[in-house]
Amino acid sequence: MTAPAPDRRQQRRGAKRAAILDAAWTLARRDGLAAISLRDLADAVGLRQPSLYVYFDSKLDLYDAMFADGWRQFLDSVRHDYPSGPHEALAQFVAECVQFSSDDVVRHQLLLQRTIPGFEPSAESFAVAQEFYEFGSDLLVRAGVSNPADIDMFTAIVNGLAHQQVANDPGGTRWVRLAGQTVEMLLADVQRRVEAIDPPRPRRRQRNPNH
Amino acid sequence: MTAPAPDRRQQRRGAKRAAILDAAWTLARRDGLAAISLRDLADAVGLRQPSLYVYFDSKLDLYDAMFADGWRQFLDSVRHDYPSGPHEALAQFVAECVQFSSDDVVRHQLLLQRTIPGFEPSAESFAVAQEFYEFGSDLLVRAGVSNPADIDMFTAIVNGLAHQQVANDPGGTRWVRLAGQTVEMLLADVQRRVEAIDPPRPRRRQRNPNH
DNA sequence: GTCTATACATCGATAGAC
DNA sequence: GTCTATCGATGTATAGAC
Repeated sequence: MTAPAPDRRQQRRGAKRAAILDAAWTLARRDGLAAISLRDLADAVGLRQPSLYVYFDSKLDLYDAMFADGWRQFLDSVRHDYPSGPHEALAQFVAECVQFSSDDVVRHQLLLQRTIPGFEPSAESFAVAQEFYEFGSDLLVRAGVSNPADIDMFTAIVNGLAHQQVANDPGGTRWVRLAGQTVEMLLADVQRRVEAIDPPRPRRRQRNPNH
Repeated sequence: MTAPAPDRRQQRRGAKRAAILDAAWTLARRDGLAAISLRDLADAVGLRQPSLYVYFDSKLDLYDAMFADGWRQFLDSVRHDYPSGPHEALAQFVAECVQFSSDDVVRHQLLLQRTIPGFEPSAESFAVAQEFYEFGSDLLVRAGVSNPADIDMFTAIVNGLAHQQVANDPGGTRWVRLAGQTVEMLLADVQRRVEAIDPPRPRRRQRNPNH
């Protein structure tokens, strides 16, 4: 048998890394995110503990790969067609975000809480999270929210719904169900403040125009 | 020297436990909540590591004591006089909650995120958290919020503001400043839904009375 | 790449002397 | 109550056979 082509080897390597990552998620769900044992992890994929270092530089490097993997899952799960109405689209997006968090507590913990001592995502992994953030920002802008303080309020609300769902009703829908109403509330509040500055009818100039 | 009276001994014991707790918080802030080392902790209070087991049954028992201690701090920090206006009182309460979380990231982590593998608060410690919850519920009811779904939305909003503050601007006020506006938004939304069912003027009977 | 073997420092926890 | 001594497990890392 001849040696495999370099890209073939790369592919096998990636597949094995993915298998290790899957096993790591399973262990994390069973024992807790911070309680992953590298010896258990090696056992789960049929390797010996030192062999894991062929695929990951350290345990923190493993967490980094899980971080990127989790955000990739998140991005893939929300990247699809949405209702044409920007308000309905945003409400559905928020509900899906909360549901996604609820579906895997330790994943939510790794992605959104900074709980592992010494862990900070690498630039490459953080870029995936930023890609997600930009996707959400697009939907927000389409719904008419672009003021920085309003964006802050939006992120707080989504995080809060997700956190309560994960912490108090994991696997349920108690806070998922509130997504639509909460988004409506925020959008109505934004709209009200816009109209307070620039009333739509009768049409007239803004007060305090900056020029 | 005669042996100290039993209550005297109890008192010394409590003081030592408190000293160990303080040192544990300091270590947690330095190294991370999950990275507390019992040897470092013992060093900090002038003991050897096994001697800590005289005061705490296990590391998880230490976390349990910190959990109760943190909620007690939280409760003490919000238990004071509030503005007579229930809306203003609630807004101030929320701002103080977010500020309190922001003041100590690891405390927020222990109290509101479930991040230590194997840790679950004991009934005694959880009772302190419930006491806090009841205090907040009182302020909520006074502000006219008693519908369970509205309470859920409120807890999500407070948690979300606190989480974003802790995660993205620790020690700052970026989300603390949004507390008042967010509470106004929620209260206005609740009011609007109440009036949609029972319009205040002209006064008339409810639609669909349940009888 | 994967293995065996080994090493080291650190960790939570326990036994038993004083 | 506090100590010394020790245990098993852990993460980390390396050397070297195959």
